[in-house]
Amino acid sequence: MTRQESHAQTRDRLVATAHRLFLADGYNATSLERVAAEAGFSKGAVYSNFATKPELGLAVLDLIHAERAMSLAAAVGSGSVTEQVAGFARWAEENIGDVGWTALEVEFATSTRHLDGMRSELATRRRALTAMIAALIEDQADQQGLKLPMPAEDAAVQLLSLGIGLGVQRAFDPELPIRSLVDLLTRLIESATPR
Amino acid sequence: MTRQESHAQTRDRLVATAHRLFLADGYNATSLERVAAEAGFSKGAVYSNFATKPELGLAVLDLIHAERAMSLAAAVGSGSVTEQVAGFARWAEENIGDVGWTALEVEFATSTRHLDGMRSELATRRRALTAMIAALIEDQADQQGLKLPMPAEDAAVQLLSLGIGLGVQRAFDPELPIRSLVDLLTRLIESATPR
DNA sequence: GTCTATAAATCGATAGAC
DNA sequence: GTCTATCGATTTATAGAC
Repeated sequence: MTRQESHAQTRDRLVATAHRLFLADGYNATSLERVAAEAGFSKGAVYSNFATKPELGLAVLDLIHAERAMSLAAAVGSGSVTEQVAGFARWAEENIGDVGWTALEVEFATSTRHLDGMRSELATRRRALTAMIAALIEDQADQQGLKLPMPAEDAAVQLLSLGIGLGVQRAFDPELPIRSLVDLLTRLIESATPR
Repeated sequence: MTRQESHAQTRDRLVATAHRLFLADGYNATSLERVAAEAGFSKGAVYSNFATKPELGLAVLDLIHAERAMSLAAAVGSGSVTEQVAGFARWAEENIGDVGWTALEVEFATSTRHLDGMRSELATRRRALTAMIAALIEDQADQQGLKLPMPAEDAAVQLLSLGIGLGVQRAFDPELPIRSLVDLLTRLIESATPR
């Protein structure tokens, strides 16, 4: 194994461990020492791969976004409209709130937004995520031969924002149902017209 | 001034100062020492009024909720439907994102949700806030003689959740428009039927 | 590139004086 | 009830050995 491969593997292990610990205990409550130890390294390995703790946080954020993008696209699938909505409902049930992804993203974003350069880093990722959802919506609408009543980008903002709001509240009150997220998608589809 | 009045005044000053500093720099980044100093006290005064930092955070949260409830009800007013929507749009423009209330609430909630008993404290406040919005919606619908297409509670959850999601994202990307929040309210009203 | 050791600073919380 | 002084614990980040 070359040095580059070894370096990349160390980095991946650190990110994966940080991902797990951040989800379990939160970003602020997890020390870099614990991340290093549970990954089988010492703190030196962390700082040779990431200049600061927020930088590690951004790497974890990217991992989460990649996972979510893949699982969402897979869950929605390419069947009938009814199947797609059902797939989205299942995905939302498993991904909004309970897992804690949303709460982690939001804790990280709100806790680090005052740091230099962090706002633009977060804004870039938000726009990429919104664009991904918008593209997914547009693809599906095309396949179904539907014309949406609003730009796909607007629909993506609404779905993402509602998902964030529900996810945050469900992090401390799991009784809150995610029903309204599926409602929003259903109303969006119902108000679409055949093209 | 009696001892009780003096005590209450000290507490109010501390909460008001914490409110200001938390909004400016965030909950995690603000130390109790700074709160005490800028309020004209020492840390001892803080700990004689609040057992822990999260307890002070909850007091600030209550202050924010009270402010928001009053300003929202006042902004919506009691005019025509058009005027009410316009009032809500103005209120949203001034309150979602820029001021930082949402980001603070969410930072506090996600950062302290692992602490003992904190989840139930936050859940209680979420339900009260949702009930307040639902009551406001129901009152306005009654006055306008409208019957909503869904329970007022569901509409309240959607509006609050979307507002939280937008507010969080606008905290680090102010270019994100709050348009979709007004859109949601408009669609809600449009789908209402005269009773 | 990673580890050990340590620096440097901060912060929440407590004890005792007044 | 508030202030002063301090504890104790933790954490981020760095310096130098290997």
